Amino acid sequence: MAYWLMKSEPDEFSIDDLVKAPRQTTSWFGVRNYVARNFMRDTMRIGDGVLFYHSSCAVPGIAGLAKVSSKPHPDESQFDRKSPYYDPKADRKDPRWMLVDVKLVKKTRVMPLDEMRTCPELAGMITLKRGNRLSITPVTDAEWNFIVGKLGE
DNA sequence: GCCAACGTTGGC
DNA sequence: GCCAACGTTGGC
Repeated sequence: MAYWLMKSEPDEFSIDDLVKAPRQTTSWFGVRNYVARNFMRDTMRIGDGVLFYHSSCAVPGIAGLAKVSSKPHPDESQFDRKSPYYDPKADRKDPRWMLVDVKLVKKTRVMPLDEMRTCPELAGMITLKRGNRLSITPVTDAEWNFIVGKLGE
């Protein structure tokens, strides 16, 4: 069992959208970075824990807990000419972009990025490192436990 | 295979 | 809207 932080822009897909989604589940569409794709395609397992993170918004931070709920499958938006995520080089026979489904565990209070930065326990988090833009990053057991504890207080 | 130019991310 | 940092593209 592993843990992950996954960024989403709430203007596009927020924790509230996940609460309202059918089966409180969404396919994690739109990732167009190979490192992030490889995590979903090669490393994630059903049941892995997910920190749902809001980025590019007024209060960036963790907004809820979720879990990986499917094996990898193709991101359909790569084939959709009308989608901003359309990839003209994608091939149905050999899809370039794979994703997993993510299911809500619970919406929490927001743990703002500002607060995360004040916690020495989180100083090593990849997503807090200067210049890091990766939208999916692994989280250690210690980081996960600390954050879940903080969110439960 | 190098690397300059360009595009994107994401906090501020 | 700015801009630092980083990823991708494409000419050579």
